[in-house]
Amino acid sequence: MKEGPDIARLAALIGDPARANMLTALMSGKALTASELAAEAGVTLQTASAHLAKLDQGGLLRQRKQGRHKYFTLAGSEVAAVLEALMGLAAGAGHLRSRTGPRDPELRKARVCYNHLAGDLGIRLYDSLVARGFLTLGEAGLDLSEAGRSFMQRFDLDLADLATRRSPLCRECLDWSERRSHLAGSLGRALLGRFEDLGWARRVEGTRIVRFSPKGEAAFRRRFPLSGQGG
Amino acid sequence: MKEGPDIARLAALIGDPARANMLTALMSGKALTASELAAEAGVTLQTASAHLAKLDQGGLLRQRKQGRHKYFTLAGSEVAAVLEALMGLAAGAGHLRSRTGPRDPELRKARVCYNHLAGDLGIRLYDSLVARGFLTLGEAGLDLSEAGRSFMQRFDLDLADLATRRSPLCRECLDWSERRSHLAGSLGRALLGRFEDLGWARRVEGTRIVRFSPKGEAAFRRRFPLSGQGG
DNA sequence: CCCATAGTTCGATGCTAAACGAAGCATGAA
DNA sequence: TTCATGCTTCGTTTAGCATCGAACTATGGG
Repeated sequence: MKEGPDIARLAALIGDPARANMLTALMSGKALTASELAAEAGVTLQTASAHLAKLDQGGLLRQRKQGRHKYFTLAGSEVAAVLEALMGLAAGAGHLRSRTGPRDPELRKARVCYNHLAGDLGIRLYDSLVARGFLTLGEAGLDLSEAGRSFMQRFDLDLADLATRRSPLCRECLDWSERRSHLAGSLGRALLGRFEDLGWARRVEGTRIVRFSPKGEAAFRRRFPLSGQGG
Repeated sequence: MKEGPDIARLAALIGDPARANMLTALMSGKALTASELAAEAGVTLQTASAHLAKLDQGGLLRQRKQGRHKYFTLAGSEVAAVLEALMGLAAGAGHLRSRTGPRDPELRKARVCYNHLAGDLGIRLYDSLVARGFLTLGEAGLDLSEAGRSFMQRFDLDLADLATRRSPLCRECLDWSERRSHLAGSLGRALLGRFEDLGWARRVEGTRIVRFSPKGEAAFRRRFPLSGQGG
């Protein structure tokens, strides 16, 4: 009866606490099983199964069967974008559900957003690439320049392989704690993977935190300097 | 019990069809009365009143009393950002609630997003300003350059006045039909107002459409050219 | 084959919230 | 004051849906 996309359906889907917890857990970018998601949400497996079916039917999740496990991931970066926007609004409105715990600074510093690096260091990565002309914000959105391509190849990323993915190579993503852009897309994902391969950083089990080793962080800051200061 | 902002609360607030309709109506940027919003949502005034109280308490709306009317607007651009993200997801997932009517192309060409110009022409505006170096995407987010300031002053915008607003001068906003950035913030709002003052465009009552006159559109395209082509 | 684990389906229960009629305030006009 | 309009509050009805126990299916291992 009204024009426009059906917002209410999707929002109601996210609006249940159990489902919201599941989606938040999936923001880590990892594929989780139904049991793990049930635990995250604090409900029994039967209840979780019903919720997951709804989320799947609503197009928010993608599922993949492997043996007797069923792995779920977010359906795409657009879903992650909605969740980030909601988190930003909730954080801004002061609706934090719990006191900011001791591990909050870690979250603020470096965390995984869907599948790429966010937080202070994620912003630094983005800013550095933009400042040096490796990323350009042209008419067609964010793009990797010629100089950026050779930089990434020197960093041992296989751009040809990334180009075959369905998701765009570069995408901006707005950070909820900092309200700043950082790099998403398959390039953002690949960079995070490379940081892990290099031993610079690793994800902390069960959280969205990305913990850099002291040496890793130093190397990161050297490799991705900001124009003005040393960091 | 879980870390992170309370997404579910906000999503549930948006997840009711009546409330979603109200919020969608408010995306026009206009202030609407409780009665108007009741009509938009297709519910009685009592029901609407209850919904509006919840939305207000949830921090999604701002209200202002004037005589015996009560005017509602969205609480801020962050709320609009969430709604746009949801619309983008819904549109992408094919969950359009009605067939794309004849006035859809008009929406796609130029529409109001919260309070600024979106659609093809909104993207053109943004791209043109960026290409000419008037807007720069620096470390601190989107910014108006020196050249941009003098351009805006020649366009009869009072930047000193805009600087006094609480909302940031420039902000990126992602478009749901085009998936491209366009200009939000108080500058985006002021520009749209200027287009209307100049008689280039006017909003179509009761919709989000911004209709440019032929002469107005020509002037707009002349004033905001794209680098390569004439457009 | 038997058992354990992972997930689904079904049915019953109970809670929440949306909806509206009716009455109550408040504001403005005559 | 009296009336009309705009909105709120109250109380009731109704409907949807989240939750879980219990039973069922499927996969893998010994």
